Amino acid sequence: MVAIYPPRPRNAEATKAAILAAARGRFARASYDTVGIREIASDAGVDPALVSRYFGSKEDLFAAVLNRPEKIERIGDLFTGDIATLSTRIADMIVEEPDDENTVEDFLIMLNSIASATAAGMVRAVIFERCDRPVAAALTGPHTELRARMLGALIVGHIMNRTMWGDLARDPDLRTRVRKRIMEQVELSLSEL
Amino acid sequence: MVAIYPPRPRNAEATKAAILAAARGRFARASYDTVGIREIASDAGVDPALVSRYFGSKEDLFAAVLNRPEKIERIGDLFTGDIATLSTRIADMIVEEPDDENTVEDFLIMLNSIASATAAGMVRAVIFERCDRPVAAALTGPHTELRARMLGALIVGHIMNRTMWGDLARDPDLRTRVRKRIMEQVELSLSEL
DNA sequence: GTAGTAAGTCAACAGGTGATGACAACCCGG
DNA sequence: CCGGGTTGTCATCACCTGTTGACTTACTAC
Repeated sequence: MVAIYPPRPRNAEATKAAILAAARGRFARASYDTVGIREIASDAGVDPALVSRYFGSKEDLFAAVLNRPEKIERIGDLFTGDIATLSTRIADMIVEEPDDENTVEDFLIMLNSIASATAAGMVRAVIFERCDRPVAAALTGPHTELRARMLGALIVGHIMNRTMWGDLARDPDLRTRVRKRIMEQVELSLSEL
Repeated sequence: MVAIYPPRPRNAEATKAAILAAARGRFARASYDTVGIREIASDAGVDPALVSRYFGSKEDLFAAVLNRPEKIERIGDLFTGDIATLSTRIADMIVEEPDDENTVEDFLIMLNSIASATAAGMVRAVIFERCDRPVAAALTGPHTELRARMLGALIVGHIMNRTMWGDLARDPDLRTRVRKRIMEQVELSLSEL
């Protein structure tokens, strides 16, 4: 069944935004290589040619998704905020309900495509720049980069695990205990060794 | 430059093995979607048509790589062995030198393709069956599945981290301290909550 | 030695991909 | 009312993918 839609209203800003949102949605659920430009365009209700026109190439589109200013800010806030409450923020992020607009999705976009030859470089750079580096800078004592990377590994693991096998716990009481456990893991990862 | 090789010796078992080994090598370094049959065949020094002939489809080939008996045994030993020394074995695996034949590669094959639409199902099944389930069975107390999954998340994170950003530590002394820290993480992950 | 079968080679297919350039519709300033 | 630039549409290209079938070569059993 082919649906006939009225022609798209002529509004470049809106269509660009729609493409970006659709791309974000797709990249959050599948890897860079798997997602097709035609899918993204279809989600956005847009002709596939417009994607190339507005964003240049698929690679550029992915970069644009990765560098959306609001999102960068959000991940930035997560890691550059007060280090004393960092474990709380991270545990909350990992345990919180899935939502199309939360911070976990930003990680998912990166983790889904971290094994892609084309996208891996961008992903690694963003994670290093936005996560590892600020955490290492906020730490005191020796081996700050190493300890920051230990935290990164922990987060990556938890998010992958949640995405692939679903929530760790649904029961609210158990969930708070999981949250507590994740905080302990964070603190252990960051502590001096 | 195209090299001319003598025709391949007619030995079905050997070529099947060569294809399997080449496939393992490729899948350990790139995702299911990125790896092409022609690459694998080229690595094995074999005509691409033989890959389809001997293994049916690319998907079947991936399944064959995933289910190579020796490797399954190895991962099996890791998780079904004595639970008291589990943390030691895991820390050793994560810290050990990279090697084409070690257990980390088995995980890499799975983790590289865990975001692929086609391969994700197989990967999830194998991890659950060979890792999560035996660990959960070996644990005592409440929430065994949950705690086993916490361990899975930790391992996934460490292996991805090491693969993407290189070894955590090169200095031998530091390396032993990292190893110790990973053991603590494992024990914390598995402990009751 | 010669059939018959196993093993390897080659060319091609059907489908899908990202990307491009020519065309049509629209809006807005003059 | 009309021209010019913007926005959207369409058909198509060139390339790459997994897979197949027909062909040639080698080995083995009789």
